[in-house]
Amino acid sequence: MRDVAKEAGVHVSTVSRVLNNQAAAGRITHDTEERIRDVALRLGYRRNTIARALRTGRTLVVGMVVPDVANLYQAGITRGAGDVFYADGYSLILASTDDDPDHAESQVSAMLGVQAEGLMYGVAREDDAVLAGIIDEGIPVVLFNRAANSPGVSAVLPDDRKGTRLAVEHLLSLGHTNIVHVGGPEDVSSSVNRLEAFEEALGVAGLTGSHHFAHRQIEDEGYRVTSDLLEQRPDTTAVLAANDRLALGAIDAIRASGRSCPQDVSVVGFNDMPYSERFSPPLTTIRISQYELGARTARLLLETIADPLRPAETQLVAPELVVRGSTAPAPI
Amino acid sequence: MRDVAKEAGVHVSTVSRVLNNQAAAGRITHDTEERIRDVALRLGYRRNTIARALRTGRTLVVGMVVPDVANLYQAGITRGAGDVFYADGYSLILASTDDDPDHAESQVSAMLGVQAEGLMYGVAREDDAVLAGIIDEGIPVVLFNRAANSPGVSAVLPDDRKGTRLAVEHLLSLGHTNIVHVGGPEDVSSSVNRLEAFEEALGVAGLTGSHHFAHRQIEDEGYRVTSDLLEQRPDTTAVLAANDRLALGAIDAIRASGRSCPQDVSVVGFNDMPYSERFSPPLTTIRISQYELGARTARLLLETIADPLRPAETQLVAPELVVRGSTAPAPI
DNA sequence: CTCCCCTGAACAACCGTTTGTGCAACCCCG
DNA sequence: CGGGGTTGCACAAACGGTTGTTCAGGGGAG
Repeated sequence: MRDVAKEAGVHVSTVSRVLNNQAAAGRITHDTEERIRDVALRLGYRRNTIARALRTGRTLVVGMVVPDVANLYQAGITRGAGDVFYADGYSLILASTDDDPDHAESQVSAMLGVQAEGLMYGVAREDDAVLAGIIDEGIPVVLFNRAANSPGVSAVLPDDRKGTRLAVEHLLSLGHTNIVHVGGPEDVSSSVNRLEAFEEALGVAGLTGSHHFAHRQIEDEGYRVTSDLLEQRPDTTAVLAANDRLALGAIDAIRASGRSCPQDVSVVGFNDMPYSERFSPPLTTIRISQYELGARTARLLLETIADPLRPAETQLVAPELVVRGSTAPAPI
Repeated sequence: MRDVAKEAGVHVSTVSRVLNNQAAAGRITHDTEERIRDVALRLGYRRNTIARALRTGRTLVVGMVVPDVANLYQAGITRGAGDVFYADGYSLILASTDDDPDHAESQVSAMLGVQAEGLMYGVAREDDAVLAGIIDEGIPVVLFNRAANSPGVSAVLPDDRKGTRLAVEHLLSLGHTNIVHVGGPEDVSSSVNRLEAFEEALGVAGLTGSHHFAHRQIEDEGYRVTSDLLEQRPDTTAVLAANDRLALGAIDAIRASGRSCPQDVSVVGFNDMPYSERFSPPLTTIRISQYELGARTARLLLETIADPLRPAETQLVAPELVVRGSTAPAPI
């Protein structure tokens, strides 16, 4: 900037004002302004965001923390969020925690170190110390995917209950009466909501179902839990999984037990992860628009950054039943 | 830091030295050091990376630019890179360009604005103006996935030629003689390499093959190109796609033409994207370890940042043939 | 006992911007 | 022609650290 100022024959403060469009205030001659812009362009000058941030406190950086960047479901969310942030000139810092609170702690610390203006937090647990720390420091944060016991924090969540209801009703309409549930991790809000909605929906129909929790949302766990459930309730004809990856594991387990999907056992997933229509069998699932979820979270975060006193708000993303090949009428 | 200094009864410079582990130089009493660390911990002090960066020029931030974050193949790379950067205390800024140079331009500009110390550049074109700009400014950059006409720049690339040879040999061993190639975008290095290797490998066997280029690496384009090729060469029994997504489109096109895969036409992809073993049919493809590619790129970038004069280097990631259900012996 | 050197910490400049304030020059009017 | 308002820009103090340099005090050697 000094170079630009010298070249244009003005003071750096003048350059600063011009480049910040404060020329409007009638403080600077049109001539001067034009000259400065000219020189800046010619010299290929680019403002040092770091220095500017130091002075203004605005870094135009936001952080996003997810269990695993490589997870397809998260990837769609990242995309939606990225587009929104990009449009507002923000840069996105990304971190994977492997669903490990220690990782989360240090990743978040690094983000706050670079003075991220706000955080999208996608790894919330029911009682989340890391999250509590963020809130304590007064950093704007919006949860997504998972809620937490933290009042005053905005969140964008899938409508777990409605989605689960859609799934159960679909299975019931196919004549299934022996339905089990493969739940997600026990201390994740979605897992709890989905289980509750599962039992409730069955109850309405006068049925009861078994369930087990998976420790992580991965195929192996879906396999393990489903194997257990099938052994425990051999008459099972349908599996509702809390998540598509668990559903894939469930299908594997069903096959490993000598049954076939969907002829013997139907499977419903949750999320509609990319390419689930190409799986074998194509996965019947509850679609949550990942792009929309990411974009809405990002918008909410930007609003919270702009107005920290903004009242917290929880938005639900509407689910949609997508019927494909992994569900069939109950065998007679 | 001022607070910490005051609380510990020392000057801020002393605090700074302690926190930077310069105490080793025998400049500070063990007593003082301990006291300062204590206070810092108690006050929950965290260094302001921004201010530090302003002074030292080291932001501990690197940028990564990819065509699409939501792309599964990229996601694995991101993961590998993220792990390496994380271990070294770096934060990762991510940007999607949609494979659009204008987007790339502004995204890169934003990254340089926050003084990213280096860039992982995954959207290189044969003649890439944006890339040239980066190099001009002397910013350390390492290409991945795609090479460019830019001497002096390190890159980590899939071994396109070897991978393609593996794929062609596989098809030849199955008795295929009418093989077509669905190429990627024409000005992307991998597309060119794969096409050349394709023709060469066929030539060795005394065959020739047709090909067309896709404009983008997406299913729709694979569909379009394959449809054209099938019409042009109805006797085709095998399709080699430059990429898994193109391969998926190819399978769609084969089915749409009334043929079946792999009975009538075999398909080989490239990359081994996540879940390709679960597709219908499971995809025969050339595996490139995405995690390794990302991790190696990241390491190379860190080395280049540490020593900008480091001679450029191109690393190839070894490919591996993964035979699954989308290839079968040539029909008689 | 004096001098010197070493040790341990304080001092202050600097990184590149932003922004409140000061200060000339100019214009207009009486 | 002089005085009060504007206008257009320069000045300088922050922002929160880092780091070369200075400085005081203490211990050891002569």
